[in-house]
Amino acid sequence: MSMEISEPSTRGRPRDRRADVAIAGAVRSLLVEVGYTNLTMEAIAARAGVGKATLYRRYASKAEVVFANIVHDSGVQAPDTGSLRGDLIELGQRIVNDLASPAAVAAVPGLLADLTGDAPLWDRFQTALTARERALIAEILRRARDRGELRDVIDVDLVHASLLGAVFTWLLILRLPPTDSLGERIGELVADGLRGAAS
Amino acid sequence: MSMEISEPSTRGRPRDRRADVAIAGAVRSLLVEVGYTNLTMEAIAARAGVGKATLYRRYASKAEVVFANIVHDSGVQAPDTGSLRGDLIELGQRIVNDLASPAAVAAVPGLLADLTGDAPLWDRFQTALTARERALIAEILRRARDRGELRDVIDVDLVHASLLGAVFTWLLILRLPPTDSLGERIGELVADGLRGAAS
Amino acid sequence: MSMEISEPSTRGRPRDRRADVAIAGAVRSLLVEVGYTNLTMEAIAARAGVGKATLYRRYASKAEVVFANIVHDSGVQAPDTGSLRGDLIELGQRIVNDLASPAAVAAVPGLLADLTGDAPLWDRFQTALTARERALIAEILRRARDRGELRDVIDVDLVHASLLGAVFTWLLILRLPPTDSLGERIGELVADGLRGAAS
Amino acid sequence: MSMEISEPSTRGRPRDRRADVAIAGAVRSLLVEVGYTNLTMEAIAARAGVGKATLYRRYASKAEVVFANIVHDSGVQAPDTGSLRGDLIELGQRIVNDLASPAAVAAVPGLLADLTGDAPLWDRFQTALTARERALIAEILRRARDRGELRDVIDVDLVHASLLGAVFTWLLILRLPPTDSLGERIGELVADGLRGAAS
DNA sequence: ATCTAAGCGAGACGGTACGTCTTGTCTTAGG
DNA sequence: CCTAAGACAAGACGTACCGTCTCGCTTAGAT
Repeated sequence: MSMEISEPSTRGRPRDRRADVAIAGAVRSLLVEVGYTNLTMEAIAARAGVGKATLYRRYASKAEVVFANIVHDSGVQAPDTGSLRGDLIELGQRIVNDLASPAAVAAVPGLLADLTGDAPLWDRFQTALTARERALIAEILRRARDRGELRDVIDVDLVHASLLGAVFTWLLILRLPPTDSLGERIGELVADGLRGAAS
Repeated sequence: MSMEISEPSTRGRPRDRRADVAIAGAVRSLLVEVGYTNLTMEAIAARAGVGKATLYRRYASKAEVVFANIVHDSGVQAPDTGSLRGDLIELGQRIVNDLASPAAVAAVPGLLADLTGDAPLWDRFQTALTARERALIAEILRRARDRGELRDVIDVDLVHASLLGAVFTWLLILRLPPTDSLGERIGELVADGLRGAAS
Repeated sequence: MSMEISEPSTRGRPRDRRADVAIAGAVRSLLVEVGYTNLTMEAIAARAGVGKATLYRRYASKAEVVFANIVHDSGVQAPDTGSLRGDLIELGQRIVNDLASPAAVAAVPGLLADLTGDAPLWDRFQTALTARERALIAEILRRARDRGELRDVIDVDLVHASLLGAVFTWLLILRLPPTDSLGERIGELVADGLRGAAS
Repeated sequence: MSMEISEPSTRGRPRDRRADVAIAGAVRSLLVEVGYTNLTMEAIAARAGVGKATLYRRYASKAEVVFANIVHDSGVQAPDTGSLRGDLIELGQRIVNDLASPAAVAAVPGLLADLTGDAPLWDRFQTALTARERALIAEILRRARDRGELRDVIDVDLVHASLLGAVFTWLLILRLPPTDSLGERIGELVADGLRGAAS
């Protein structure tokens, strides 16, 4: 994710990659154990067996270290199943996969809260994740229109908000358990909603 | 919202209602100025011209004081426009109204994060807001089925997640501006998605 | 010694005098155990069973907390034995008494070093101790001249430097043990040196 | 002063003498600028344009690097003016010369403080300076007794403490300015004090 | 007309985490 | 084996808040 706050110089002693591994492990285990709010930089450093300076050399804040070690994007390739419905189901399932892990459940709400007050980090989040996901959806919708499945110009953001939002809310606001068919049912609902709007 | 941590006794000096007003004003102004994360109980007390004990006598935590002074539920009466589509549009608009205010934008992500690690507060949130909203949706769906608009049994939670989630994500994750038609378009999409599923 | 960095207000909860006692005890015991250089504010707070804020509310730095709890002035009354020699011996003994305690031996060199780079604290040290001691010596010399023991005008600072310096150097630079007669012999040497100069 | 912690090996690349010069200059300038307490090894290395390892290869601590680059002994030859009074005046003037330089004023109190908690360095300081100075005084007193100026056996340490202490205290505790006659007046006072004691 | 319980603003209390700094060691590439 | 650069583990720094408490005082209803 290349979240490092300053790229390591080529001169001097190189950064120890083992520290990165240890930090990642510490963040993941602590997140699940104590939750985002009770996660502290001190505890991460201690659990990782690393000095605080080593941690702060890599990440400027709790939000950064969690972001870099927990969040994964939803793939680079847009799904291409041959139908709008299939593509949205596939994407819904990917999003469920990303958000349903224990670490993500523990991390994401707190992360979102911290992003709210941190403009630079927000931009990186936006660039690394949101914009990428939006591009996938735009691609899916473009292909559907090319196929003749959709007539009108569709608001990509509305689809994005519906798809991501339904998963987010199911898992993190309503805190319902992730069923096997969750991504499928959400993808279907959005696809049907679009088809209704288009006809 | 009756979030007070202990009901005031009938004996002794009664609580000063002006303190409640001052606290509410301080919370609202500070939330917009510094955001939820940087909001502190100390600052609320100072801004309100109130001792910390007075604040803690009313609210046990930042989450509570913000919850009680910012969050409003989406009405008690289910919308009844005569059609599923109309009802969902109406509910979508109510949700947009609640979440689009500057104070709500500043408060809600942080609040959600704190709820995640605070089971008792989570239960109150659940009872006061989520369950109530869910009941509205169940009522809307029941009426639609009675009218013959829907055949199948619909998952209320899925509708809830789709409707609330789309608004939440649009405003608080994608951080897009709230257009006048936002609630309407989201309500339509969900209604059409359900109709598609039902046919 | 009134070294508090800000006088406690009359409003609000008053300061707990037991904290002062606990801090004083912690400083004294830690000084002897680990020495001034290895003494830390963290350790003082921990040993005293006191929060760091409570410590910093009273003292702005290690130098202040040590100064206030270790250093004692050499009495307010000038010795008056009836002779210059007797007065200087008496004063020399007082200075030895102050500087020979284990806590003073551990504290004074480090304290002097920190005073060197802290002008405000230096001024307080100067006012509280140096100037007071100088006044005692001036009084002793004035009486000796009145008695006819001294003819010339004597440089008070030179006497001060000789008397204090000999004790300081014996104990803290040469690190020789404080014999019972140390103050007496130093007082004698200075008195004889002055008499020689005066004749 | 030969404070190097390990003598440079004869094999491999020889040590760069320019590094020593740069370190000495950096120590002297930084001492005067920021004082002993605020002097850091990092800053010395940076100012000298030298790696920290290069610095630590030569000196084990701040005390050592300052000691080696600031402190000078008071001459190897005992003064021999033909009289006790003249010899002590001469020695007093040498001590004033050593301690009155801006670098010495900045360095000596902090150095003394660090010596207090560092036994090995204390021994080297003792050997390199204190013992040497004491030997000079012993020689001066021996010659005075041979000349018949003194009858009794004089405590060399008392003379040492008086002479060194008066200068130290004048300059570093009372922080009075070094007058031209300072060494002379102090030497006189001590000489007269001894003569008084001897008669 | 007290008495007494609970309210009030102010601010000290013991703690904890913050992000920075310094220490002394170690690891790189290069002379 | 030296050099400059800089990462490393450790831990103290002084600050900011936490949630509790203690102070002198006010405001009521109950006696």
